[in-house]
Amino acid sequence: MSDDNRPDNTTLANLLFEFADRLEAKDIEYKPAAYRRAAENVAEYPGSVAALAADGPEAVMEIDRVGEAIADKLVEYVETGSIEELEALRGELPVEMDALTAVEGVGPKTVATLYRELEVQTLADLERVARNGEIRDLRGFGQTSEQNILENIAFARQSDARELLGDTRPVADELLATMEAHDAVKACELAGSIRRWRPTVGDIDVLVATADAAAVVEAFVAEGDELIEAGESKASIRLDGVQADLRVVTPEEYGAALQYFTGSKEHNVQLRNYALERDVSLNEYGAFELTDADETGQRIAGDTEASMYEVLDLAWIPPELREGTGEIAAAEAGALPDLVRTDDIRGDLHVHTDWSDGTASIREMATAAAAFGHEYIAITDHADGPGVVGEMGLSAAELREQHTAVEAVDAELDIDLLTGVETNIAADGGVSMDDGVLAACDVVVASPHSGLSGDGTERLCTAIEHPAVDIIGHPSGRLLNQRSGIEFDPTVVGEAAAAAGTALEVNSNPLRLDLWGEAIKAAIDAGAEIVIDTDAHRPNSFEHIEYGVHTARRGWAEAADVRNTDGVESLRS
DNA sequence: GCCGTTTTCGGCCCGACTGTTTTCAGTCG
Repeated sequence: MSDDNRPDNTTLANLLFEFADRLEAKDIEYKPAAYRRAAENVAEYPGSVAALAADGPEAVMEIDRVGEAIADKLVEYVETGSIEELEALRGELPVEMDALTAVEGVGPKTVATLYRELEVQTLADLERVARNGEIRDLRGFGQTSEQNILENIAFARQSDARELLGDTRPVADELLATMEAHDAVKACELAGSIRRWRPTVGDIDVLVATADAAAVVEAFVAEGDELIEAGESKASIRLDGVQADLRVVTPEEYGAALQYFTGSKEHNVQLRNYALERDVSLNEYGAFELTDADETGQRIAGDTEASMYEVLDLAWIPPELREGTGEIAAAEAGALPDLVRTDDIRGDLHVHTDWSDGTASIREMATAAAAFGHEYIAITDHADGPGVVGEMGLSAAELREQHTAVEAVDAELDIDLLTGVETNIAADGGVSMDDGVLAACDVVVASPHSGLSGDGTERLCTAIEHPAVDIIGHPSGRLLNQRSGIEFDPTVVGEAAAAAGTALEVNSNPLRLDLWGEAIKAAIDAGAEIVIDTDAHRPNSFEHIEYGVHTARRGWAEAADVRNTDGVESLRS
């Protein structure tokens, strides 16, 4: 059933990105953009693209922006392990394209020139010719470009994956607070993928409205560990190892700029085209009427972000939805979801204590949850069994003992405590704890902890259908930037969950965020309910719920889709 | 190469910044 040799979506997407770079290096127009759009959608596709490829090119063409030519290439790669046309391009320009274009300021065309003129193939080659002063003599280059390349090679070597939202957001919030406190700043917000709550982010985008751009740029640059560039209306710095980009606009342009710089790129392209069909042109400075001659006319919106949508008769679209996956059509139809909010969450159904691998006692966790504002929590320590590290898992006897301890704390505190357990989902979908104990638990979370690769659709469905299981915890088992976890068809899993009345977890741990936007949307569309949990292992983890809630919003979740927006009595019944 | 309320051809987002140039190419977001 599962096939570990099958390429994952990231691998396939990277092939298409490389294709795009190599076509661009040859000065070919339009195709590079087409390949990049396809690559982005392959990377974001919730199921296994390689599994689609096994069914032939027609199945692959289901992916938006993937047509016949690209589908054929993906099938070719899955079947043979290479793509003839890509190999030919690699032969024409035998360079390490990814490594070289990772250098800031070096793109595909520069790579082509450096290979043609100086036979640069690797990062080491690039460093050598830069040090030797060979680049400065090339047409179109100079001493400054050569020096910049040399400096940026160091960052290219250490820059790996995108940053975790959970690591970057605190840095961004602090930077934002500093800018907000500046006298010249009239308005200030984070934009980009941070504002959309993507699980990982490439950089920090800060937008400022001011009448004194020079003062704001100067203040921003002063916050950086290092200056990348600074102009009259924008600047980039490096801060705690992350790039932060500032964009400065006038107060009148602020709404248009906020819309524009929040993205996503795909959302903006779609919105721009939607506007053009209605004779309105959008850019970061405003919305403009188009005249008969297709010339830009009267400015008709842009001071607020909402005005950019209002002018198109659309409701304001929450940033989490702006991924180009149908949100504009939903806004047009007046069918945008009423997204779940953090204060809709009434309790946490996945909490660990020092009975297994948590750091705090039942009482300490319950007290912290009550202080956070929860009405209830479920104590769900690990059951012993395969996939559970060391001796920390609880036996059936220990679980029964814990239930007594939980009930004792429940009787003393105002917050309601539910008994529970987190069991492991074995490779065959079985659950490792005897049914009698599971039946005695208020809440049974079943989660995959091992065998986290290959197609797990059947495995998850088997666990979902177990009569004692209430929640599937972190369903894929992914760890961001570390492992991709098991692959599954979220629609099939969602249908099974709906039929069995088992909820699928959105795990709020910033390292997991599992399920995630696309999979949540597919599961909810299939009729499934979700729960948003923190999987807290320490008292201060409850605040992570915010990451889970915004992730659920990326999956178009409303409060009614989320089981722990209900009170404890409704849950018990 | 992809796509369609211009539907099988013709168009594809666009502006800022940099470094190189005298009017622009490449990169980036």
